[in-house]
Amino acid sequence: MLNFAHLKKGSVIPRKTIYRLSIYLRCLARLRENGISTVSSEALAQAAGVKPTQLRKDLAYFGTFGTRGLGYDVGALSKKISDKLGTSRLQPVILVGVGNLGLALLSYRGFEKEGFEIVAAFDADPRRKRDKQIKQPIFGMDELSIVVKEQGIKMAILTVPAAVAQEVANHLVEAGIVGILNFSPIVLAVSEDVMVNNVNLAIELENLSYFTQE
Amino acid sequence: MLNFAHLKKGSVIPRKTIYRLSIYLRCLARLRENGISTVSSEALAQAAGVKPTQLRKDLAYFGTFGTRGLGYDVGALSKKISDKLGTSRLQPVILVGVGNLGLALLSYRGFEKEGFEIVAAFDADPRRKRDKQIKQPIFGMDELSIVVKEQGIKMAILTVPAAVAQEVANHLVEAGIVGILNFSPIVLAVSEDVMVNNVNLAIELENLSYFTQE
DNA sequence: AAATGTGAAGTTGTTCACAGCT
DNA sequence: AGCTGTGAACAACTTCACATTT
Repeated sequence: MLNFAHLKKGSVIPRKTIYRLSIYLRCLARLRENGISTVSSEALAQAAGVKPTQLRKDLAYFGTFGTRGLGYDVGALSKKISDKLGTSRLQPVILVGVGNLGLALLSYRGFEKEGFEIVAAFDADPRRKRDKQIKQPIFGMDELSIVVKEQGIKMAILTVPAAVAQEVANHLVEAGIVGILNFSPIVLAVSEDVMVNNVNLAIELENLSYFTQE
Repeated sequence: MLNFAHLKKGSVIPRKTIYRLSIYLRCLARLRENGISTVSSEALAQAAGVKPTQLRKDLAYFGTFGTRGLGYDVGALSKKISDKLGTSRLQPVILVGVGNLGLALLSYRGFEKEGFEIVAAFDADPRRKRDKQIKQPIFGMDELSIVVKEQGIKMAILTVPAAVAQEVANHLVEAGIVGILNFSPIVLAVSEDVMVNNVNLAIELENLSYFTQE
């Protein structure tokens, strides 16, 4: 039968599916490290903590990659997912706000392994003394626009205090940033062509607290 | 037969609602700081980045707190949500894995303000030299069980390398931990009476990357 | 025989529309 | 008049059941 999957409908992949694709990708990477070249939806779903049918549905949103009776080729599927997610090439990211948390993220090995490189950091006080050596240069906020534009950077990690987060976010958007990973505990107001992902550790703890109380 | 009588039928609050309650709580705190004592669902929803009807539905899951024609009392609503979330009292938490990220979280001011206190840290190598002074004691893994039991601690922040994450998680559960905030990039397998919240920075970036690629 | 791909059914979460208080 | 609280409609997501392919 002919396959029209590639031009089907609005081709809108659910947000949750995209999130799970990232998880599948990491599970596939581990399988590959262990020299496993073929995997069934059942085994991969198990590793990712989802049901096999969900995994198959997720993949079906953007193609058909399996072989019936056999399963999926680990390498080929990794490649397809990686292409879809846009992480086949190393992506430059900046970090804004070099305090405690920002500094830790700057020295966090593991982004690079996952396809991201923090190429520069920015801070209101770039010369402030910091008790850790890092390899990235720290610039003042006035240089943000130039660096972003020159290097065509699209994503930023925001680790500034809540009080200035909105202001800094505006600055980022103005400079051309379209994706913000926001660690400040406030809801940023941005135009709808800018995407914000929030990471709020206190909320995560609070959430745990609720579900573990009796 | 299992007995679910204590879960009053129809009283299960959705996970997403619980998550949003935490957001509302933070918005209410800011209103209070600004001396605002009454707020409408429209204004609060706006601050939290949701629709007014959603806010009202969320609150309706556990009570009716508003005054028709007027709105909600900021202080009273804060109290009710805080009680529901179980964050009215300071909660003790431990952190396991004092590397880069773990160290940063240990010195992160802001948990306490939000109702959590990291009371102790654990590491396979507690005496390892670290380039930052922290106030919490660092113990070896063999002391984990005793500390958790003595202080009745229920929640742990897990910041160990992926390779040992599952093993350490087993150790935590054995010691009596029922809530884990997991920063390791693997899906932990735990019994279903233990709750795991995952924070995976690479996945968040990947997600942004997808939605900002054109 | 084994495992994928998918329409249909089921479940959960969101928004609407408006009744009901203050 | 203004704003909450809520059943009903709607939308999104998940799971089932099974036809289809190797």
